[in-house]
Amino acid sequence: MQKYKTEEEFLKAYNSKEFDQLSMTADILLISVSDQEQANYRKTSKKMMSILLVKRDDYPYKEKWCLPGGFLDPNTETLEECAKRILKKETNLSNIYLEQLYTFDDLKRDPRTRVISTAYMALVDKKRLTDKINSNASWFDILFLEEKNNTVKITLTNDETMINLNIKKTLKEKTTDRYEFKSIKNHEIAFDHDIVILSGLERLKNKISYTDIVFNMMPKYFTLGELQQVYEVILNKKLLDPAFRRIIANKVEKTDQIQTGAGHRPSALFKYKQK
Amino acid sequence: MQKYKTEEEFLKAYNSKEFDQLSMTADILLISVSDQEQANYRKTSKKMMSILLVKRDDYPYKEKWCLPGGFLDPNTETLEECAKRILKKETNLSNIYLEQLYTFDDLKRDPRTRVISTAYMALVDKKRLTDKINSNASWFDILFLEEKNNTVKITLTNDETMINLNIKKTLKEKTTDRYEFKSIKNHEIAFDHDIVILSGLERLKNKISYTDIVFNMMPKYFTLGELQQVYEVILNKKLLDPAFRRIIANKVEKTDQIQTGAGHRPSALFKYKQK
DNA sequence: CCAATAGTGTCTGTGAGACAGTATAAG
DNA sequence: CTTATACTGTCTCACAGACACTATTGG
Repeated sequence: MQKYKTEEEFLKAYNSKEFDQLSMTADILLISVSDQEQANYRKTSKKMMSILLVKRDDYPYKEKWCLPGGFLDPNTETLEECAKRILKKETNLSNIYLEQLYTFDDLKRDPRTRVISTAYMALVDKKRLTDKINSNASWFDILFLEEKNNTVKITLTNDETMINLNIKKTLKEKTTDRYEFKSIKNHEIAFDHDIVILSGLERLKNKISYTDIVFNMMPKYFTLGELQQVYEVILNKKLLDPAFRRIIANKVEKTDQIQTGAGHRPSALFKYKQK
Repeated sequence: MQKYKTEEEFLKAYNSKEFDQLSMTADILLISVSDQEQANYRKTSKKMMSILLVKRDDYPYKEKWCLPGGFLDPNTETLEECAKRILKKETNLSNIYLEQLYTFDDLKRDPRTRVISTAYMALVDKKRLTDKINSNASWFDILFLEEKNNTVKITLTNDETMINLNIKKTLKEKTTDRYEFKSIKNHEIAFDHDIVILSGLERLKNKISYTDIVFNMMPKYFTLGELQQVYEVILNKKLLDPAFRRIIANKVEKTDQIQTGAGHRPSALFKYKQK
């Protein structure tokens, strides 16, 4: 490459097409918590984590489910703006909590050509949008099973479909607990989105304990029982009441409203209080 | 776009050049800890964090310092492989701790054209490579100053140059402590690398307390005093001896070797022990 | 002896885990 | 009264912060 006298002169002569370029996408892991129907009038409805998937209507992976995502327009938008645009398209909502998760760049992750994807994790209160989602999209409930031989089984179900994901976790190096995730014969979800899903679930599990991130998945008013259930479903374990209440004591504020219609002692309604 | 009967058929007809593409780079924040010369024979040498910068020899930002980095070859390598290739070029070392930091994608971050950069954080024991680094590269010591009005001042110095960075931190949203970093009139370092540096330093500060990441910056044998100093310089605060020793007790193993030549009670040498 | 660091003992307060107990709605 | 959840009191144990103390080298 020849040399130029000034930066201005250099930029004028610069032609980016001389270099190999590639396409990027933003993929979004939209996570929420849904209510399962209760067994009798007394029981409170159990919570489950759920994520939004869309059905592909063209090759590659035609008819397979995948995370909502789309190509970045490099001339006009940032990756986050791209993610927001896609979220708006699929859910009709703006103002959703969004954070960059990881950039996935395996050489063969897209059969068409080299496509690098930056994944975003989004959290939302499901009550905000159930009826507004796009017709090609659907919520899938998550069942998470950690097995002994460092394998994770994730089962995604909606009314019609069940998707099984098997992922092998191998420790990347000895000084941290960073794992490398590898699909075990994944034919059930498009691209490497099984890996993206697992990465996001682990991120959420970690962050719930040192941030207030969970309140992005809660309605404005909620009971502490509901909040505890959301913690439990994300952490995938039971929590003791007094310990839980100590943890969230200074994150919530009691309102003078009271839950009604439960077949048991009614709960006070709380709202999020920033520390 | 027309429809195809099979995935194979679709892929054969697919031409990625129809779509807008862009260039990607991998930038590396290589962090280490250096010894400053001691005042007298008794004192132990103080530690400072330092990072590797390279001087740009062409436009844009000609003659400015920046993080080592380079364009990804989309046909042959992953971003991590690209980062390793550049590290090898600059330091002549492989087997350096490397983790993906963040993907930076502001529209105007590169004056040439749209370039998205995935930054990697690398940690190394400086004794492994002082003399092997590339001639255009240099270690800069870091002075970190957090000011009251959510501003961070970072001063980078090597033997000849001093680089001042000023960055404004603004809270991104209320449920986490995620900040958005913005340069305050940065003319001293190329691209958005001031933001990358701050992101990496914050990541390191966080991770040191819940991982063993710090041992990637230590030699095989070290004293607990040295280790404590590394913690202190990364966390930017003094630690109490007994508390520190409790924290790292089950991460290190005492060897039967002893430090010599210090003007005071000699310390036992320890080595990293994986939990 | 002095300076400087190495290394330990122990008190105290905080906070999580655990369990038991009381409270209250609908039916 | 029963069922199921709401909510609280309190014991214990682990652990971090704090401070004081002893140990050991080179000069």
